[in-house]
Amino acid sequence: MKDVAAQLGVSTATVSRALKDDPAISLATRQAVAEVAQRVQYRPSAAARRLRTKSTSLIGVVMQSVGDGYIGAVVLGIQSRARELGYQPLFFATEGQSDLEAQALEVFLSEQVTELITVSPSASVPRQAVAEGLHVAVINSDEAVPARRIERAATGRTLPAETGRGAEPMIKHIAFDDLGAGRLATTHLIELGHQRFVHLRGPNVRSSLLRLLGYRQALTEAALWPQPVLTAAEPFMQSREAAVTGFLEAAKPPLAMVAYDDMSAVAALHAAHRAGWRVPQDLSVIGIDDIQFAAYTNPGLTTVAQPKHRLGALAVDAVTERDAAEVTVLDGELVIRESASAPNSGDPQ
Amino acid sequence: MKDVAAQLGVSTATVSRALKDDPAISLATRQAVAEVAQRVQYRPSAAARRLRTKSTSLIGVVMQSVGDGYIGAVVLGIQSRARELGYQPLFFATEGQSDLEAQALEVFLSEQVTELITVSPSASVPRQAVAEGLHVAVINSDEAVPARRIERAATGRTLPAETGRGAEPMIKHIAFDDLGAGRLATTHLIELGHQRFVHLRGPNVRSSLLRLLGYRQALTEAALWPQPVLTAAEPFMQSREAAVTGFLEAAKPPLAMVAYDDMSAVAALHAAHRAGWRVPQDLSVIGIDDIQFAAYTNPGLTTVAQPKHRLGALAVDAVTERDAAEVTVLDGELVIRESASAPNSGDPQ
DNA sequence: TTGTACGCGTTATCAG
DNA sequence: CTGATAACGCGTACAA
Repeated sequence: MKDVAAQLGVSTATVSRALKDDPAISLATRQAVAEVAQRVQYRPSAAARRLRTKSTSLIGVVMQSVGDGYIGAVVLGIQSRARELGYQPLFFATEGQSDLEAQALEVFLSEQVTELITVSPSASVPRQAVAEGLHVAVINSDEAVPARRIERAATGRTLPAETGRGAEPMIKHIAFDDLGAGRLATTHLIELGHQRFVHLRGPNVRSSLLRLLGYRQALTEAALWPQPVLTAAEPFMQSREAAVTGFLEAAKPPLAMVAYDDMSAVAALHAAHRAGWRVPQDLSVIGIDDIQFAAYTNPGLTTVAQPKHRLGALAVDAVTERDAAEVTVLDGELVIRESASAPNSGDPQ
Repeated sequence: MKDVAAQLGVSTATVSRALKDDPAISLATRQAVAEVAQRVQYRPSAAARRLRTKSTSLIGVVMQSVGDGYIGAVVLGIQSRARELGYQPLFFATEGQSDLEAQALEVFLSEQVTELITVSPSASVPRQAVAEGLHVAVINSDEAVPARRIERAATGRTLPAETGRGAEPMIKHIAFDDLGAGRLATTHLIELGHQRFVHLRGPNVRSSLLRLLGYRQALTEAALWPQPVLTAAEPFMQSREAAVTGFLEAAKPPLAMVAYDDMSAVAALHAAHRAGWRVPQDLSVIGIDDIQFAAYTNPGLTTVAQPKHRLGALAVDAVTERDAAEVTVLDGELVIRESASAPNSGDPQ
């Protein structure tokens, strides 16, 4: 900056202002400054700027892993929206190690991050973060929001920010409508004409519970409740496959399965194949999430898609806008492929 | 820092040194400082530190996308190694938009990043980056390394850094041994007893060419060359499936296929299924990469795994060590699942 | 063994 | 409309 100032015979203060298009600077000098800055390849020092103004435009992002396809898509949404708004995201994958979560927070604090987005790690990080005065948004939190509040939100879409003292930072929640997704998936199967159902439920977390609830609600409304619910001992593929295999042994086609998520559905597809059940002729399977791979299973997986990109983008908005809604719930969308069809249909088409 | 100094009645300089465990500071004061720093929750300002010392410990990472499972794993490797060495990675996904690549570089320069890692974006970014004086490493570059050099490296494992003026920064290459992977995959099929092969090749990039070369070499050495090579018009699943479908129509089992990568192999699995070919009884398929999903295809995909994590970790080393090898080549590892078996074997096991 | 003083590159305040 | 000047938090040469 000194260089630019020297070349034009003006002060650095003028250069600084001209670069920000300060209207108090004459148009002529503004252009001159811009031109010289361009010529000497002037690059503002982010560090110096941060030191001076306390605003860092840094937004920290903590997530479990980045390799699982679901979070990757969310991260992309975060990144693109952040850049649109002039923020620089700082990513930190914890790989499920809680000491890394603490470390992430430490790093963010050193970097003077003021906004934090979390993609379902432990609840302690968001808590500590608000305690430190950060603005934080949580995407698909596993437990921080009381179930009944989410449920209310799931019908009303969005709850206004709480009316207490507005200056007090609080955790914003951006969530996929798990309950609605469970309902949507189940309803699709009902409309296809199925009578006998089974749900392969997930681990003991909010999303799993809500999806199960949606399954039950849809069935209840169709006067088809009760129906069986399968529980895998552990959230691993083998355990899920075993659960499905066991169930299939004592069952007869046609059957319709709502899986907790796409990976569970894939496990079900395997189990069905091994057990000699044809999908979708004998067994219709529907997943939830629409991971990238869902398009490539055999048969292609019918599922309820999460708006992963928007989830990320909205989290950025929530954390940067002062008056964002306290909780925002996003609808799933039915994606029809080949794994679910009418019962007894000879042709899966 | 002033606070800590004031509380102890020492100068900030002392605090600064004590925090760095400067042996010139008495043990007593060092401990006292550490204790107070802890108590007042002192957090060093990364910005101030960067401003003062020009070293930022920031390493920029440019990649195409983060959602595809392969890059995600590499990114994890980068991150964990970077943290071990005290570096802070700055990620930037370009989504294939070249204007974003330029923007990424701009951001990095403003942040005073001095090390840059690239996961196969366009070659222009690394070039510009070295021009700016950055240390750069490229993971699985698509074209920057002359083929014969990679080939030489593929047999000798590692080439020493060039002996010219050592101070001059140059692009380091970290590469998967694509040639060897092609050979390994093909050899596995040969050893299984196959006689008739086909290769589904990839787009016109280095990795595709080298894998094809490996396919040819292995077959030539087994006196089985020539064998057919399939080319998909475009690098999309549909195009790949179409290519395989067309070929299968005019072919007879048993057949052994080496696919360019796991996604190509998945496309082949689909095409085979539609055409009524059983895998692996009629058609053995082997992929390359070992993406997360390879374990969940039906049947499970036999493939040659890339050491994705190590690729990332070594890139960090290459970019942080002054005397790292110019090009490092990593071997693939055979992962046997169910998609490849001996020809005519009744039981895929 | 410790303190003093300066500067890193910016921006904000206050004068002019 | 523009220029001096101070200060952000830290590290380090130099002096004590």
